[in-house]
Formats: sequence, structure tokens, C-alpha cells
Amino acid sequence: MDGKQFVTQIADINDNFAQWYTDVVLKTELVDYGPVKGTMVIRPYGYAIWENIQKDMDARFKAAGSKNAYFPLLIPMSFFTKEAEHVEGFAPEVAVVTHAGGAKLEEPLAIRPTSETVIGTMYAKWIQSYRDLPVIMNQWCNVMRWEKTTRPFLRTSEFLWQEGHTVHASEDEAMEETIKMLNVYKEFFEETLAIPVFTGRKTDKEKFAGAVATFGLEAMMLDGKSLQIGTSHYLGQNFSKAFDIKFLDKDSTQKFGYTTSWGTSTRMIGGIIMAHGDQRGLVLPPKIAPVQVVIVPIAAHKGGVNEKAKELEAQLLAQGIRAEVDTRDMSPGWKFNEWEMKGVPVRIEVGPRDIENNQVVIFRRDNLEKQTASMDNLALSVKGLLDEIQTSLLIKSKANRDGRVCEADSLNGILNGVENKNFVKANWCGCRECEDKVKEFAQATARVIDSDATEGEVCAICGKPAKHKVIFARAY
RNA sequence: CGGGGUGUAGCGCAGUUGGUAGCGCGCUUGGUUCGGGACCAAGAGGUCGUGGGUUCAAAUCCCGUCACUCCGACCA
Repeated sequence: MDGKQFVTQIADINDNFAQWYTDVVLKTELVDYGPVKGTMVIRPYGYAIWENIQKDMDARFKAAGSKNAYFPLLIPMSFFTKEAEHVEGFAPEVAVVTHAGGAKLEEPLAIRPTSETVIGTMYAKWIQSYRDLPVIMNQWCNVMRWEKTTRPFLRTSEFLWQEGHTVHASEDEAMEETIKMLNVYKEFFEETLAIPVFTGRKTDKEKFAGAVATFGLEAMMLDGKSLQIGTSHYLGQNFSKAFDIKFLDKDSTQKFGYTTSWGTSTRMIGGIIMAHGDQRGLVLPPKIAPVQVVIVPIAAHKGGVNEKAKELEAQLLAQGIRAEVDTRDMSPGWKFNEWEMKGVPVRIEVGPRDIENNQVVIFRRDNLEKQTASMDNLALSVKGLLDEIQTSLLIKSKANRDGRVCEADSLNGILNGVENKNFVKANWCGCRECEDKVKEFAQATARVIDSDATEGEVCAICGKPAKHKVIFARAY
């Protein structure tokens, strides 16, 4: 059979991107829908990706001075009301526990939608002196936000994430931390996930509830829409005042600390799918692929084939490559398609003919090219190939994105840009009204503030003097 | 919350003017295969979402209800 039969199983990527995405997510066994509407079950293959992500990010956080901790799932409702903007922003989507132990609780407990409030409460107890600062902690956990419409990974009621929370003695230091972590994220997305991102400050409309400033990382998906793949917030003294996070400074006066928070979630797995995928399914960057190399024996019933495949697997494993032999009793073509759908970066085919010639056939998932390679020093050449794939994925997605960024100086220009699956850079006066107009007219939002406008430039919407150059896009 | 759609085997679906349930894939067993989703044979699997009504007879007609889904609105 040719590929056509396979094509019928995953929706056409250009024809119906949303359906394609759902097919990939479900049919590659990354996730399943949970029994509670809006929740997802992350299956072993999907979770393995998350574990690889965690491992990589954790190393970066630790290098940046952060330590991991864990705070409780349940938060007294009263904690939320302490910061006005925060409660207003989160109240509509908080799930609340009202009963426990067979009785009604005196105070309802929120299931955390984010942990600023509990962590702030604990920080207030822990911090006494300027010598206790800075405090830089991160937690890996689940959070719950009762969203009205949900999609696997991109927006689910419950999701896994990491949230970093820091306290600093000065405004400058806190702002520095905010930007530092933004860059840690940026490097991670580019180096590990091969996803280029635009970073910048969010407009007031898009900022985190309770933050002084939010900085976002925006990635372009294959359909030209933007995905907010991470955020870093400068919280100023908003939370330290609400939660009484004070320290005695060198000058013997009590001062409120300056706090930050930064987070990324399993949403980024949706980003990987939509940034690298193709008609055959997933394309995983080698650094986070659960299986980096799958070895498919050909004509395995003939003597020595499985044995040779196992031998090669052992060689690769010894070099730290995540390799796996697929010995299932199915036709090779079936296995080829399945592993391609699951995004395995490299496939090695070994058959009687190869063994005779002391070679293997190597298939690259990213460009679908086949080549033969000697069995001698196979681990070394595979290692090199994995690096090459990792690099070329970033180059490819960067080229794709850069080819789809345009500029506009009118509402029509913005509409035209996003309709053509572009990110649109446009000057903006800074007012909410113009931002709303773009949303209404072009169904696009301000993703990040790219730069300050130069003298004489005018707002693309109202024509008044421009303050910033903003990236507009349709977003997930 | 507003508008549309769908509920029949694990998945995808068909089921005509009401007549007692079917197809493809998958699954099980045996055999032949194996370099791009193999083939043959024999099997297993269904209170037709749910409650009521009409009828000799309901997957099919009528009323209610529930679930899912798409499009809006919402989305730190």
C-alpha cells in the first residue's frame, strides 16, 4: 500500500489544521480525554516527553540559582481576596472544595489555579532579613482552571506546569530576574524544542492578573497562529504588600520585597506538535523524543536478524541514545508508519541484505530521506545525525516563521496579514481602544511589544503618535 | 449561556415505506508472509445514549431527558 491509506487516518494538515492536531494528539497515544470534561490523561508516550522536558529545564533552573520545592494543592479562598486584581482575574475559573470529611468546610478551599498566594504566605514567614534574599524557588505541579472550551495540551482544566517564585530586595534586581528567566526560557525553547520565539512585554490587556508587567514568549504554529508558550512576570510589591513579605534592610528599616513569577506548562507539548508536525504526524526534536532511534528488523523470521537488531540496540544504548527494537509481529511497513506518526527522529532498518553488506538503512523523520550507513561505529554516526536533525529543525522552523512576519500601517493591513497566516508588526499608540479594535476587526491580539516606536511614527489604528511597535497575531 | 450537529460492536459508519441488527478497520486462533500500513481460513464481540408514549411490532414515528461535538461568547 502507498501512503494514501495512512493519509485517510490523519486529517489533511492544510485543509483542517484543528482536526489534524486532534488526530495527532489522540492517535499517537500522547493523551486521551479524561472522564471529567476538559481534563486529559497523559499517556506514557506523552508523559515521557514531559519528563525529558522537565529534566532539561530543571538543569537550566538550577544553573540560574533556583531550587525546587512543593506547596499545597488547596488554598483557603480568603488568600485570593488579598490582592484585588488577582482575585478578579482568577475568580471565574477557580474550582472550589466545599466539603471534606463528610461535612461542610468552614472556609471553602480553592484548588490552585496558580500559587502566588500560598507561596507568598509562606515566604512572609520565612523572610526576615535582607540576608534571606533573594529567594528563588520553583515547583513542578498541577493546577486547575475551569475553562469553558478546552483542547488537549493547549487549554485543559487541569494541566502540569512549573512555576517559579522569587523575592528580591530591590526593584532592579527583581526586574533583572524577570528578564533573566525569560531568556532561560527562550534558550530552552530554541535549543531543546527547536521552536523560535518572540519575546517582549505584554500589553496591559494581556498581562497577568496582579502583575506590574508580564513578559511573554510567543511561538508561531504551522497555521500562522501564535501560541503563548511561557510567561515571566514582574510583580513589583503588589504581592509582597498583600501577603506581608517584609525584610529588615541594611539600613535597619522594614521594607517590602519585590517579587516575580514565571511559568511554562504542558501546553508547550502542543506547541511542539504544531510547530514541527507534518502530514504523517508528529516530528519530535531528538532532545526530547522518548524514543530517538527505532530499529525495525526486516524479515525477522530469518535467522540472525533479530539478534543483529538487538546487538545494534545495545550499542546505541551504551552511548546514551534512547534506542528501541520493534520486534512486534507486524509487517515492516506498518511499523514504519506508526513510528513516523509518533515522531521518532531516526529509524534504522536491518534485514538479511544489510547484514550481508555490514550496513543498515537509516531514515530521517524530519526530511524523510533514506541513506545507508556502515554498521561500524554506528552509534557515533547516529549521534551525529541526531544533532544534525536537532539543528535543522530549528533552522527550518525559524525560516518558516521569518518568512511569515510582515508589517502593516492600517487595520486593513493587519487583517490582511493575519488572514495570510502572518505575524504582523504594527505601530500602536498604547491605548486599549485601538487594541480592542484590532481584536474586533482582525480577530488578532497584541502578542508582545516588540520595540519602542521611533519619533514620527503613528499608530496603525488611530493615526495618533505611536508608542510601541507591537506584534499582532491570531492566537491559541 | 445562544445557534447547529451527533449518539447503533473497541474505533469509523450503514440501516429505505416501522417487521426483530449489518459493513469496514481492530481483536482472538491457526497457517502462509515480511525492504512502505500483507494474505487466507475460522471465531469472539450490541439491553441501538436514556425515560416514557403510539403500535400486533420501534434503531426507525412522537414527547421528554442526558451526554458528546462544532460555531459564537469567555480564556491569568
